[in-house]
Amino acid sequence: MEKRQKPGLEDIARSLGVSKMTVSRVLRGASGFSPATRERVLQEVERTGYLPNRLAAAFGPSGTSTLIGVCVPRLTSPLFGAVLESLNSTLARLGYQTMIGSHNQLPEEEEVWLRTLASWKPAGVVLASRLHSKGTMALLRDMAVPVVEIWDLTTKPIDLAVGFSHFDNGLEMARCVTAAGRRKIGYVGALGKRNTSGHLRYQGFVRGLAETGISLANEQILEDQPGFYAGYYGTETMLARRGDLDAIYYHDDEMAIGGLAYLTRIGVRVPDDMGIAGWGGMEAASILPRRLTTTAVPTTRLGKVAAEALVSRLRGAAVDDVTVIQTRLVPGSTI
Amino acid sequence: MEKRQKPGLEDIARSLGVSKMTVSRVLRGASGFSPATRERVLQEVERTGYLPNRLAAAFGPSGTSTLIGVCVPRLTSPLFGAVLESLNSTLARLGYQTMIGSHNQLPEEEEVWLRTLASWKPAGVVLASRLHSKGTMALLRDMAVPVVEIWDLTTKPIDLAVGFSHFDNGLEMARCVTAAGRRKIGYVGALGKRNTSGHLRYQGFVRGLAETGISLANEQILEDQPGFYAGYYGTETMLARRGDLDAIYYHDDEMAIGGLAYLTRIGVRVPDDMGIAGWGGMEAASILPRRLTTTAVPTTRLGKVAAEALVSRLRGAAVDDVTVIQTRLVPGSTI
DNA sequence: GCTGCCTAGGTTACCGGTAACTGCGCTACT
DNA sequence: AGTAGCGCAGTTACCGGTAACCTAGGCAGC
Repeated sequence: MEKRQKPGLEDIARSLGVSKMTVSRVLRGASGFSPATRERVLQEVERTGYLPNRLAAAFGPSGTSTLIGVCVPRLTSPLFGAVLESLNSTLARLGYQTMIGSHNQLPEEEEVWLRTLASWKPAGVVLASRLHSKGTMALLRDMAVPVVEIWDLTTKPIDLAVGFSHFDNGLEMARCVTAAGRRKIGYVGALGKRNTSGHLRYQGFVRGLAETGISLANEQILEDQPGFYAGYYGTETMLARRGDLDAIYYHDDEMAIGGLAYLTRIGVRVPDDMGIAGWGGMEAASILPRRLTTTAVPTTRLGKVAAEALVSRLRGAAVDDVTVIQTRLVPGSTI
Repeated sequence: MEKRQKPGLEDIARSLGVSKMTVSRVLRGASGFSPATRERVLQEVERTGYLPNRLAAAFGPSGTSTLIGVCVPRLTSPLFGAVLESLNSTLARLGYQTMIGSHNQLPEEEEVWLRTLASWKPAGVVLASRLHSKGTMALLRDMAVPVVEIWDLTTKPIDLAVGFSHFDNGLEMARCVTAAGRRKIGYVGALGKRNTSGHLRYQGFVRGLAETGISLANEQILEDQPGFYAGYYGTETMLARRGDLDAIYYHDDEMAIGGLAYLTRIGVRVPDDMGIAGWGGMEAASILPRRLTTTAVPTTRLGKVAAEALVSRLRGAAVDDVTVIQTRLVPGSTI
């Protein structure tokens, strides 16, 4: 016999004169062992530096996986980054590991990702998307594991949902903008007119304007990813078409800041000549000469709550189907 | 017999009248089957919607895992986000899945993450950190899988390295700043004086200044994470202490933009009264009135190259130990 | 015709945990 | 006193792929 590669449950058990089942029970905190045995096992585990094999645990008829799949639109957004960071660390603290993917707002990419994930037999799935393909739904059904939809709130969650209403965010901002006396209002967005959460804010905004009997004076919805430059360029394009606006609502804060940069460049004063509002409560807004009117989103809390909801469900505890994360309209001084 | 949950290799094999080994061989593209058999297997796999079980494949004496661990400092940075996005999609395209973690610049957190990762028996590891704990090194040795260190280039890579010299980035920028005639130069940084890549740029910058016989007039290195507000606040603090500077080098572009916001606020003209330079080539720089002097980092390419290097090694192909990713000093007009 | 080798495939063993079941000795209650 | 029940543990089977090894038949070369 050569010296074994790594100690397994069996090795611990043998050197202690117990069965590996006992060691397994102690390590999982199950019942069926005496305090004295527990102590001996723990010491031996410590001494040998035993590393469990999650592959083996997740395998087998039992399928005790600690793997959670997480899919977000993209990894480059600070907002989603914060959600991921929070999800990741909370799940890690609770003993779970994540497998992360991005779908780039395309349901097909989400489905491809989910199919791959499924082959790892995860214990749960977190999805940040509004639209799911038929294949995705079928896969989720077959997998038969808890699913948490985050970011936007759907009327009928697949399983659990943690988020807030983007529509309401847009609606609320419209009220804020009209209350400030603005009447000729434009919108600068990104990601096209696909059914994204940004588009929901747009729809909510339009509805909110309608309450005051006005409609969107103009809009510029780029196909690009949102970002500083998209905001800059989108504003330029829209104003070239329609120069008499008195306020602009943006897809997010980065775009609003990009727009502000353009406005400043062409000598339009904010908020005197033009009001602007963003969304997201990004850190970048903190350095502007005037505090940006925006909606603050507690990304870290969202991730934490979503992770905890999922783990509660996995542990068989009762969980609310839908958890609303409160956002906050920051009045700022750019409207 | 109830109807089985999901078809396995065995089911495919049985309905075809072959052994599951043959099916396995076809699916893995190994050899030992006729084109006709291959066709039949592929059709049956397609028909049944067979989903492989990667857990089972990675398990067992074979250990054919397609799991890659990736650990970066944080998930909220657009720069690391872009690297992750690129790594993730490239690895996915090549048939690998990633398990992502963040260490927050703390070697202990990296070690904890690695220990958890190790229990999943990954095929390879990607690390973005300069400092590794003893425990981390021991784990990597035990795991005996390819390791790619990204972001900074080390003189002695553990295995493979893909990145560039942050020291040289700082050095080069110092030459640029001094060549512009600046002499009283400050530095505003973040993440403390820990051995991060940002600190390396700082050291390179100091060395570069020394070439012209000058030393850093003042510095403000915050303990915080880098960001817009940190740049704003750091600049304010440093200038309160030392007001006669004529240039500031920043930890990164976000901080430079934050600094610029402060300078603009107090009426200091850039670059007339003060020159500023950032690092990273972030998109935010594109909307400034003047193009920011910075160093552009090809994050997407870095991720792609790192992923490809790792997969090449996994497939047994020859790979360069060290791959240099070329960065580019963008002169801009803020110095 | 015999040998050797290649092709196409089958057989076997195994990985390392965990659920489910079994067993034994002791206590408490009827 | 008999027994139900519990605490503490051992035994067995199993998950689904894959490496390693084995085999039968066909064909070329000598």
